[in-house]
Amino acid sequence: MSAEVRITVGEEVRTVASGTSVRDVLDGKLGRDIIAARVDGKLVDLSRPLERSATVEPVSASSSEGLDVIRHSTAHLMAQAVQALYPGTQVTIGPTIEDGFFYDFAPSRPFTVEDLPKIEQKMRELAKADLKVERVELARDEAIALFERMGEKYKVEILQGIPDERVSIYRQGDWLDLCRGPHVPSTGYLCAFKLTSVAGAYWRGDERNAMLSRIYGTAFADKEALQEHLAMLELARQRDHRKIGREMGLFLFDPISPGQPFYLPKGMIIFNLLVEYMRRLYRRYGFNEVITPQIFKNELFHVSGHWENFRDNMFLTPDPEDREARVDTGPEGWRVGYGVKPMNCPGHTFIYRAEKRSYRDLPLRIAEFSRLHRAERSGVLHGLTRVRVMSQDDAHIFCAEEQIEDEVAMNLTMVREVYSALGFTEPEFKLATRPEQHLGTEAQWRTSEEKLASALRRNLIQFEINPGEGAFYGPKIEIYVPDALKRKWQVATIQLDYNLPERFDLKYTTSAGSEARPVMIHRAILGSLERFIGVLLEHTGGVLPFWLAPEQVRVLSLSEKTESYARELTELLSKLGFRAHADVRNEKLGFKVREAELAKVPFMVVVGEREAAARQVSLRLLRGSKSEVMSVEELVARAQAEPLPS
RNA sequence: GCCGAUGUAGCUCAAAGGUAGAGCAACUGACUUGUAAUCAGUAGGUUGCGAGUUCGAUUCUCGCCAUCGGCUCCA
Repeated sequence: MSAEVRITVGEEVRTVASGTSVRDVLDGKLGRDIIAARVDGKLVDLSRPLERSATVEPVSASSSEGLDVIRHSTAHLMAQAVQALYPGTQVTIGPTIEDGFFYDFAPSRPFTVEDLPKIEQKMRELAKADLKVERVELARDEAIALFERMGEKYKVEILQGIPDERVSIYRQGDWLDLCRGPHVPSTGYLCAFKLTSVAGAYWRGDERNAMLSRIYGTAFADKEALQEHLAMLELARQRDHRKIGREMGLFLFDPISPGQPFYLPKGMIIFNLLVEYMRRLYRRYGFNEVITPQIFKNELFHVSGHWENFRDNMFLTPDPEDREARVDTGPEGWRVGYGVKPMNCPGHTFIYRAEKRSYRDLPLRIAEFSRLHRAERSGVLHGLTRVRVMSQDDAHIFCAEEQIEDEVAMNLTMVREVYSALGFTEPEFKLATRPEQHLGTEAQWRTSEEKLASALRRNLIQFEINPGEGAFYGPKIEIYVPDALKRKWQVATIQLDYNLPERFDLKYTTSAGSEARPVMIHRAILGSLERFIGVLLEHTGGVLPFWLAPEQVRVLSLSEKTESYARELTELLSKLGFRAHADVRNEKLGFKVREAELAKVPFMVVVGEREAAARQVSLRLLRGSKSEVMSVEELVARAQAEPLPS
């Protein structure tokens, strides 16, 4: 009957009666900022009784775990407010997310942003009332009966999926919710929150299910942290690539072709420079560039499987010689029309098949920058990062099974080279593994997943597993980079494919003279150039490295007197291969400098009479406050010294 | 596609059931300029598109289109 337990708190070891609460154990250290605790590494409420010997650590509101608790508790507070204001609304789930939380409701009518201030007000009232948050454990069956009585059918459904015999609910005032916890001790701890947006969301993320009404919010330990976060969001809005693209004159969108950018001359410069950069790498890494047709008979997509799996995302067109001229997307549709290619892979198999291949041809690396069209659903379009037409730095590698690991490793080296050259210091790598629907045996999948993992390890790359997210035809490596709002976008991808070689009956002759099936590796390093440019603009705020800047040098004349000198310099720089322009407008220098700053021109070359007389220039760098007087030769040397990716 | 919101001059934003206004940009002129906005003038809009209600709609209603935030999907 040991009624005592040994508790370790920091350096101190104490013996207390079994059942003593965490709060009492931490007594004395319990500031207002301590909102939960870790007991042997597990997050628990301060009110949790200690029944075993354990190590207890306080969790402060400002720690990342503490913040999580606060946000989760705030989600509960919001649900309580919503149910108080809108009786009959059912609750579903309300997790924390990267920068806050959300809660999905089944309301009688969907919420709108106008509802948010009212809900926030109610939340403040409930927080002010400082309701005690209590944890109650009960048998799952009891809980099911309880939520059934309350008419909370979503909670009942959740409970039916929980294997545990006992579950916990949290009660605050007259409101309760099924929850694992932990939570803050009372609602008064929640003082810095804001509801940010409403959205529709499907129950369990499945569009066949009911559409719920989701409210997003965020919460912090104190008001200052909340303000800071909101200010950060505002700053991120300034970096939105759609705004930068308009301001810098890079591209535009028009409803006449939703999701398809018009590249303006300056945007085209960036696009072409990225393509040229990849082409240089292709020579070094052994890729061969091709162009294949843009439009194919549907027969191609029928063989490749796109007709079955991707047709809804394809732009289809009737056979122009068909008098009826109708797109038949029905089961026989592949026999009559054409489709605009959404991917390059099927076309590349024709290049592979054009000759009788042997092991000596492998690996065969075929690259293509052609434009790909995908009929993305209207609701998903998003600037350059989600478009209906794109160019990928796409390549397909046809290789033997035993070459997979080397090829993947080589492409990963390339990925690292490119991302570091373009200033993305920390791309995230994920290994997407076998999905539920898949071709091939588990053993094959295990082997190919292991090959990808091993190639990652060879490159000393840290990666996470993205379980079940592989393509149905093979596992893949996905590479993500964040935009200004820290939303992660998949850019690069390396995918193993055993399916297409099968479907197109690709073969090669082995050294032993037998026939074997090659494997295809689909890979893109920048991914879609559109998305990459979008992310790059947000990453840099539009301040591109010198080699990528659409306009590299702007020569600013001080007055008409130096106009000809400015023109002469511009011509000289242009002849040397720099993208240089002269601003000889009848304006004050301050005005011209401001415009060059806004256009994000890396080199501003100011020439007044002093400089003209001495054949010098005054160089001002973008985002620089000082200018430097130097000779023309020195200016050229400075421009030439700007780093270029190899 | 689904949920919510938005759509006024090239851009950023006002106003209003009785035919719309500012700043910047554009154009014209003056100023000849020293490192993030010189001054003045001119022009620019069937208020996203189409119906309906009304004596009258750009404002109210409905449909469509596009955009934004999400869901789903994905490079």
